Amino acid sequence: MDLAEGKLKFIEAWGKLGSEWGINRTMAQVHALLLISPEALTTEEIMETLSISRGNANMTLRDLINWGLVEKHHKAGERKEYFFAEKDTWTIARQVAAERKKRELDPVIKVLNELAAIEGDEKDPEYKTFKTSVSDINKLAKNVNKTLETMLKAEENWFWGSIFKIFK
Amino acid sequence: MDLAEGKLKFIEAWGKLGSEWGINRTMAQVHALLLISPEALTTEEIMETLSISRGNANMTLRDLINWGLVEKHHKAGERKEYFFAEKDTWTIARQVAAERKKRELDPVIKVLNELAAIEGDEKDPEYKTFKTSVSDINKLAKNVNKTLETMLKAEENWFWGSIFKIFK
DNA sequence: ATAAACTTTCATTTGTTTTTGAAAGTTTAA
DNA sequence: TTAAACTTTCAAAAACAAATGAAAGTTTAT
Repeated sequence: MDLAEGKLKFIEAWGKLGSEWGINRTMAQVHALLLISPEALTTEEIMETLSISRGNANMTLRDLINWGLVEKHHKAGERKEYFFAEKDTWTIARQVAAERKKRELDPVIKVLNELAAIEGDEKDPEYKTFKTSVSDINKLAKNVNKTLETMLKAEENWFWGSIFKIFK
Repeated sequence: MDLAEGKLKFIEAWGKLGSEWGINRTMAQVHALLLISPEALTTEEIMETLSISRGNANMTLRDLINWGLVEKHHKAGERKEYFFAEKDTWTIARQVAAERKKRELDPVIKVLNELAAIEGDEKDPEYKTFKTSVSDINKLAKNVNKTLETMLKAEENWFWGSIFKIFK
């Protein structure tokens, strides 16, 4: 396999993984393309390489910027905007974790807290099962939350280092 | 909020979370319903409660069984099949992690290894950037993999226990 | 062997998400 | 101020994923 094939395969694999984890396939592909590009790329180049429309490219790039994974660069004496991806893996993982925590975990924890507060007849099996499930999941969610917060705070952390044997 | 409202809200929240993480919404909802049911339920009851068709219920239940999250129960002297969910949160997390690792992480690691083996000109920035990104992600993937394997092996592990403060 | 009770399948339909591309908007240079 | 260069928007179309339900299949009791 040569470099050109490898690039395509990488973009494809990253896109597939993204879509399995609830991230738009195109967004993951654009991200992959920028990850393996030494230089910042223009919208045109991205459209061309991935065969996507201008509108799609524009919206996807905006999303990636909102996720903190991509930034706009300007080149002196040029009108065009160039896009460039953060390439440090630890930073990418942190950004994604932070974004999903905010969008998904936080709202779920809110609901779980409300549900955990529901009162009822301790002798009713319906109530007891509900209560137990909700409170167990609530505990898990809170622990995941705490772990994520630690991870997000860590600039580069001994704790995660010891778990993941981080490289960088 | 009373118990009946709470149940609906739980099912809804679980379904939404599932769909954000690439798990079919209905599948997550059926799982939620079974989680808060003290008794095993029939297909009929599940169809009725969630307003879904027989075919959908059947396929969803089969998927849940394949994921190891639900099991069929039989009641003496009855023809009908009853469905019952594993309720231990740690076990659920383990099953889901195992399944997704197998379906998603393992194939990605395979591709990354192939890509990491590509050779090229070290002076070509295209090649160098590709190489570095692939190898960094490969390292991360391998570490995630190792961590998951540890987690899956642990019947009940002091290390993860201390991280998640697991109950069980 | 048969028919009732129950389960599974799968071609269609329905619903959701993503993409397109033309039009509108903005910025810059002259 | 104007027009060219470039970016953004968004309604409509296409692509994709999930759900339906009638028909086919299976099991059990007699």
